[in-house]
This record gives sequence, C-alpha cells and structure tokens, in this order.
Amino acid sequence: MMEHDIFRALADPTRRTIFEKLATGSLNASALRQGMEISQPAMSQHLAVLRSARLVREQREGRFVNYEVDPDGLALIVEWLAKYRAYWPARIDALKLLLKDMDQ
Amino acid sequence: MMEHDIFRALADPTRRTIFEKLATGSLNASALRQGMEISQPAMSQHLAVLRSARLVREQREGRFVNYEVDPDGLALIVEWLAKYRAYWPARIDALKLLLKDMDQ
DNA sequence: GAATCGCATAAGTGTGTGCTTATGTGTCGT
DNA sequence: ACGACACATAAGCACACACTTATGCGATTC
Repeated sequence: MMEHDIFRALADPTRRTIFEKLATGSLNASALRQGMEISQPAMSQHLAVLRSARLVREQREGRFVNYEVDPDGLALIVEWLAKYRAYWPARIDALKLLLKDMDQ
Repeated sequence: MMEHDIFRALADPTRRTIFEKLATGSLNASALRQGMEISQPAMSQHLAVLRSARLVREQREGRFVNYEVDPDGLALIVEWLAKYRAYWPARIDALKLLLKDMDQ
C-alpha cells in the first residue's frame, strides 16, 4: 500500500529533514548531505525509501542524481487528509494560504 | 516534537485504521475493537500513542472512554503540508472539495 | 585505461516498536 | 460489599528499522 509507504517514510525525522530541504528546490545526494552529519550510504537508503513512497523522484544527470519533490506523494496525503475535513478547525492560517494559491 | 509524534503515530497501519474509524464519529475503546482482531491492551496502547500525538482526544463517561478525532493534530499536518504547496499538483479533486467546505 | 568521483547495494548490528500475558485501577450493578 | 466490566499499565519477546563498514557500478577526468 502506498499510503503506508508514505507515512512510514515520513515517520523518520532524518527523512523529513531531507524532504524539507528538497522543498526549496532540486538537489543531488551529495548536496543534500551538506550540514547533516549523515553517511553517504545512509543518505542513499533514505532517498530510496522516499522514492519508493513517491515523495521524491530522481533525475539522472551524468554521475549525479538530482532529487526533487514528487507531487504524486503529496497528492496522496491531501486525499487522505480529505477524509477528515469535517474535523478541521474552522480557521487554519496555513490553509487560507493554500486556498488562495489554488484559486488562481 | 509533536510533528514527529504525529507521523510516527500514523506510520502504523492499525493506528490508521483506528483513526479512520473515528472519522465517522466518536467511539469507545471496545466499540473500536469490533471486527478488528486486536487485543484489548493493544488497542489501549495504540490509543495512547494517538492521544499523545494529539490526533485523538478522550472523553470519559463513567467506566467508558469515548475517543474522537482531535482537530489539533490534523491542523499540524495541514501546516506541515503547507510548506510544499508549490509542489501540489494543480488539480486535486479532494482539495477542491476542501476548499468549498472551508469557504462557508 | 587507470584513478577518482557520485551513488547504490550487501551484510551485520544495536535500538525501537508492536505484540503478548499478567495485573492494576476505577466504575457500575446487584 | 462483591463481582463484573471497561480500560490502563507492566514486563517480556520477536521483529522491523536505521545505522555502520565494505564493496559494486557507472560516469568522468587525466
């Protein structure tokens, strides 16, 4: 189940940090390691988990592999969240921002 | 970190099932066990995890404990998601529904 | 073509996690 | 007050998971 892969992937704080780094733009595996005190194999393994969860996708460029946020994974989270919209608090500032962006 | 508690709580498929059961309305621990092949202690432990993640809140009624979805946890997920709104696909039907509900 | 670089994979290890059984705590009915 | 009930907690165990070191693989550089 991909829903499971997504939540399991995001359960690890290191992977969330990696994912948030990619929120600012595409980066390769080495660039992602900058300032993170993480070994190269560990980073590679984390990226593999994020990739199989469709939270991240790769774009090979020679011997580099650029990673970027994959909208597919995010869409699945949004769809999952939609099941609970009856319980969302009436005022969520972050949501207001989202609405504006989506209305364009 | 509460963000961590939330994603860790949702990483377990049994806890997601419990949470989704509560999406339809308030239930006590025994009612939640119906049709789930899960022991009473296991259910109690799962509810404790969901509760400490603020995904669920309890309402004691005599010797029963009714559980319901806690909007606070959902709000934190929405705020986390907001960081990636630049990567959301342009058309997400579920989101469209959300927008309508939020605009009332 | 040999060395180096960027990254992936394999194998092993310590820790976290979800389960079990057993027991504790508080509430209700009689 | 006593037993039954709803639930929480404790302790122990099997397994998953994130890390390590070592090695493999393809691309680049000289």
